[in-house]
Amino acid sequence: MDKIDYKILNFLKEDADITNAALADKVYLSPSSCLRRVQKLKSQGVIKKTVAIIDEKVLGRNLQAIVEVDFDRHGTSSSAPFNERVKNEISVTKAYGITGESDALLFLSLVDMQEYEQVCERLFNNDKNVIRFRTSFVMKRIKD
Amino acid sequence: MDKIDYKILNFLKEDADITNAALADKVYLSPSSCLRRVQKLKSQGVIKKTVAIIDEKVLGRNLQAIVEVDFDRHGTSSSAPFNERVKNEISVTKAYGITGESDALLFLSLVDMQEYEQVCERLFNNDKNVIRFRTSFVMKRIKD
DNA sequence: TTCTTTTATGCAATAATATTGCATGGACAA
DNA sequence: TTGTCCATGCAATATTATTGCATAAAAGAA
Repeated sequence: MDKIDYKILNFLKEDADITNAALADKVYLSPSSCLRRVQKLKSQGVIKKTVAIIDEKVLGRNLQAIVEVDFDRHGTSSSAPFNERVKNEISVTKAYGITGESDALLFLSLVDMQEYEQVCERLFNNDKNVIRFRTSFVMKRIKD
Repeated sequence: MDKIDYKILNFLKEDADITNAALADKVYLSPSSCLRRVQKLKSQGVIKKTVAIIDEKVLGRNLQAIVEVDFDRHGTSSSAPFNERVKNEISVTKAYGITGESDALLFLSLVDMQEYEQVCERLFNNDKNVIRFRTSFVMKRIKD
C-alpha cells in the first residue's frame, strides 16, 4: 500500500470503467504493473467489489426516507431479530447502530408511501422492542 | 426498458466486474445483444457510472458520523453557501435536505475525532444560519 | 558496506474479451 | 399481406487484459 496504490484506489473509486491502460497512464506505470497492483488490491479485499450506479428513478425507487429507531432493550440478543428483518427488507439500503438520541438509523429507498407503510408495519409496529421511530423524507440531495 | 433490462441492472448493481459473456448467459441473450443493451443503458444514463467499493479501513476513514442540522432560515439563498461548503468537504460523503425535526442530514466518513472537530468548525460553527446540530456516531453496521 | 533475497517493473507474446458488420426474424402498423 | 423498425445471433475484427520472462529496484542479512 504505497502512494501509487492510493492513487489507483482514488481513480477506481470514481470510475471503474476506465481501461487498465488509461489507469496505468494516470499513475505513470506500465499496463502490466498497474494491472498487477489492481489484482492484488482485489485479492487483499482492499477493493471489495465494483458496482454499477443505477438511476434510482428508473428503478422506481425515488422516495428516500431516513428513520431513527429507539429500542427498549439494547443487548445483542434483543436487537438480533430486528437486524435480521432489516437485512431482508429490500427497501432498506443502509442501517446502522448509532450513539446519541436514537439507537438505530435506517435508510429507505421506496417506490411510494404505500410501500413505506408496509415496511413500517413489518419492521417497527410488529416489534415489541421498538418503542418509537421518527421518519424524515429526503427533499433535496445536496451531495450523493 | 423491458424485463431483461431490469435483470441486467440488478446484476450489474451487485457486480460490475462480470464479463459481458457471463452476463449474457444469466439473462439468456447472446453476448452481442447483451452488450448493446448495456451500452444503451449507459448512454441513456440509466447506468450512471461504475465504481469500485473500497474498504474504508484501508483509506483510514473508519469513523462514521451522522449529523442532523437545524437552520435558521430555509430558503434556497440562505442554504446555498452551506451546500457549497458541504460539497467541498471531503469527509462528507452524503448530504440531504430533509423533512421533519431537522433540516439537513450529513454523513461523515472521518479519519479521527480531530478531523470531526475541524469539519464542525468549518461547516457549523462558522455558519450563522446553522442554529444547532446533533451528531450520532456509527457503532455497528447492520446493513451497508 | 557488500551480498543475498525479495519484490516490482516493463516489454513482448498470448489469451480473453469487447465490439462491429451483416443477415435474419419477430412485432407492429398501414 | 406488405413494409418498416428494431432486436437478435453469428462470425470477423479490434481492444483489452493477462502472462512469462529478463531486468532493476528495494529490503534485509552479514
